[in-house]
Amino acid sequence: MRLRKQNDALAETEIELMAKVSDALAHPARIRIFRFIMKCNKERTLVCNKDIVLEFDYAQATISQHLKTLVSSGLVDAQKKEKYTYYFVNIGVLMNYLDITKKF
Amino acid sequence: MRLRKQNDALAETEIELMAKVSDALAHPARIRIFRFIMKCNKERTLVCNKDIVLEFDYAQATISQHLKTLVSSGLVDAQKKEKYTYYFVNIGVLMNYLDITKKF
DNA sequence: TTTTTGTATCGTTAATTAGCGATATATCTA
DNA sequence: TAGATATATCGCTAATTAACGATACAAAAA
Repeated sequence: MRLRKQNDALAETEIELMAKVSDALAHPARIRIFRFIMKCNKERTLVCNKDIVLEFDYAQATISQHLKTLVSSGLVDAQKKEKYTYYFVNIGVLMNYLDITKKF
Repeated sequence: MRLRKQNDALAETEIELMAKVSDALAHPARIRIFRFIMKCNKERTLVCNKDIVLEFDYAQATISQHLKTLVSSGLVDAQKKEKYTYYFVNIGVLMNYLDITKKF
C-alpha cells in the first residue's frame, strides 16, 4: 500500500460530486442559506423553510427552490415532520467535498 | 488581537468569490480542464487552447467558452503571446477559495 | 368545520448556459 | 503573397435557471 500522491487524478465520481456541490454553492443566496442551516444545526436549533424565509429577503417560492437545489446536491438533507420540513447539513457529503478540494 | 473564530460570518466579498469560483467549477468539463492546466503548470509545460482541445472531446468553440468562464472567475489567467494564448492557474484566487471552504 | 399556517409545485417571464458550426482575425509558414 | 494554424466571437437551438405570484394540499389551530 502506498500513500495517495498529492495529485492523483480524481475519480469520475469525485468529479461528479465536486461539480454537483459546486453548482449548489454557485449562488450567493444558496451559500448564505447553507451556512444558516449549518449554524442552526450547530446550535441544535431546528430550521424549517419558514425560518429561512424570515431570515432572507426572498419570496417563499424562491427559497423553496434554492433549498431544493441544495438538497438535490446532497449537501443538505430534508426531513419532513408533520407540518414542517427541517433541514440538516449532510456532514458526509460536506466532508467529501472538502476532501476533494484538498486534492486540488 | 484574537484568533479568528471557527465560524465567523463570511464577508460579502468572500461569499461573492466563493459563488463565482464555485460556478466555474460547477461543470465536470471545467473541473477537468482546470486540473489539466494545473498539472501542466506544475510540470512547467505551457498550455494553450489547442492543447486542451486535443486533450478533451469538445469542439474548439466549446473549450474556448469554458476557458472564458474559468478566466472570468479569476481561477485561471490567460496570457496571449503571439499566436498562442497560454493559461495559468491563479494561485492566489485558488488559495482564497480553499481558505473560504475551510471556514465552512 | 372553517381558518390559518407551512411548504411544494405550477406557470410565466427573463436571463443564462451548453454545445457547436461558421466565420473573422491574427500570426505563422511555405 | 497564399495557405495554414490558433483562437475568439457570432449566431443559432435547446435546455436550464432565477425570481415570484398563484395555487394546491396537508397539518394545525380556532
